[in-house]
Amino acid sequence: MRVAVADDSVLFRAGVVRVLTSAGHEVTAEVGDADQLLAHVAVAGPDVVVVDVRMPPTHTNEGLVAAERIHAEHPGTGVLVLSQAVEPSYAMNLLGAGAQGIGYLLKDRVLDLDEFVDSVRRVAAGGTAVDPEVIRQLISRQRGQHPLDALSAREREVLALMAEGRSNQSIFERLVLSPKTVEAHVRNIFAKLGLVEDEDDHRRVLAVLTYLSAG
Amino acid sequence: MRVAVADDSVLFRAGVVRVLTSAGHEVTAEVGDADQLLAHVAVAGPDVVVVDVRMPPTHTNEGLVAAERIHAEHPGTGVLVLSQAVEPSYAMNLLGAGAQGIGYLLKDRVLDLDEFVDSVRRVAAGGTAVDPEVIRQLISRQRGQHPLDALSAREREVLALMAEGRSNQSIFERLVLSPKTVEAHVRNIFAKLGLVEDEDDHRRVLAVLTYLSAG
DNA sequence: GATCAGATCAGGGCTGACCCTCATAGACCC
DNA sequence: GGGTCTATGAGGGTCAGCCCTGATCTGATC
Repeated sequence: MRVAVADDSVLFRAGVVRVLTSAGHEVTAEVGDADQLLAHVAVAGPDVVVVDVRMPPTHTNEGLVAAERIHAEHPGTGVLVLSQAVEPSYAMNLLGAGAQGIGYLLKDRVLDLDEFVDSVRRVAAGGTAVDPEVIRQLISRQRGQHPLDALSAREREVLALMAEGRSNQSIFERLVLSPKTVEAHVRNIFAKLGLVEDEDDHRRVLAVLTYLSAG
Repeated sequence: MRVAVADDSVLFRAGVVRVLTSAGHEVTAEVGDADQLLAHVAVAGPDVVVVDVRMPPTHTNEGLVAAERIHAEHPGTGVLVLSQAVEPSYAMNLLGAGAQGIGYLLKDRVLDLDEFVDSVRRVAAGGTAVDPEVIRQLISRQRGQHPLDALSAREREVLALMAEGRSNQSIFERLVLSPKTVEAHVRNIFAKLGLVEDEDDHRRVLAVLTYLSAG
């Protein structure tokens, strides 16, 4: 199996290369940006590429874009994408184009080197390798848009004020409501955001984080 | 040069090992947690250890604590700490104990493998290797730039977990403390962030917002 | 008409998270 | 020695914010 590795973190990249070469595979290139990867694939035609989602110059999705192009233009080349975190829209774009010869794994969830090598081999052979957490989040996402979409207008107002760090008292004074009404709205917010009562969670903070994550 | 490498990310660790062995150095151990590292150093006495700040079980600062112990108990062993992000209080603790045989580098800012190997060698020989960005932030910190700068290392850990939306219970279980200790830290956090008791404010949320605004 | 969702609010109950005071121990500095 | 800071933790107290149930009203839809 001939593999090209693209990641701008030189130590991480060295790790991937070491693992693959130790397992007897040939690494045809180790590069630090997407353009170099695309140029290499065009001439060398490796069996599979292992690509970090985020690479220079903007460190947002250059690696992913390159992966999509390679998948489209070189159908015989497998594409294994590595990401620090789940990025559902990226994963959907990549997997939505047909999941044969595609992998999407999370860097910090690669716990076993043999399994990692096996994933690379499977993708090279036209199979699929997707981290279960990625799948789980894709499924959650398909159930609707953003969690905040489920909130009524009033509930959004209340949540916006919560997200400013306001107490319930401040909120009911501001919106000229009774304390009980604000409590009812907060309860509805938790329910609609799927924040069940759990001893490990501070639900108000989680609701605020959800609000802030919507930008 | 004999090196021990400790990092729970198997791919990253493999990279460090590959880089060092390719440069002709001997890696005496590759371990995934701090206890294993301490046990190894006690019997094998490597020239230098390369340690990730965050390791199991709590993934907060076990690597750093181990590094400090090794530095104190094995003065002939260099200690190179690798971190994902600058953590000024950690860096200050480590470097404040005397910077000979100490290194503090940022994972994503290791751009050149030879330079990295050279840093390891320098630390093994009793020198210093500190990322310029770490130094820059230490200097900025001395100017008292951000409210979070006033927090102790432990307070920062507690606040980070609060900012994940965790309850006090989750925090004290995670950090293996008593409920009372977490309460004390939270109280200190509020005081240091200047969050006085006010009927309009939800102070926990405000503390989290302050944390998030620091990036 | 009936049904549903949203907005509003009351009564009553519980507890996690806050508060205060006090304490020990270790490290560091003068 | 004293003083300061950090980390840890106990005892005791309070209440904001959560919970539940129940209710009324309005507007939209069928």
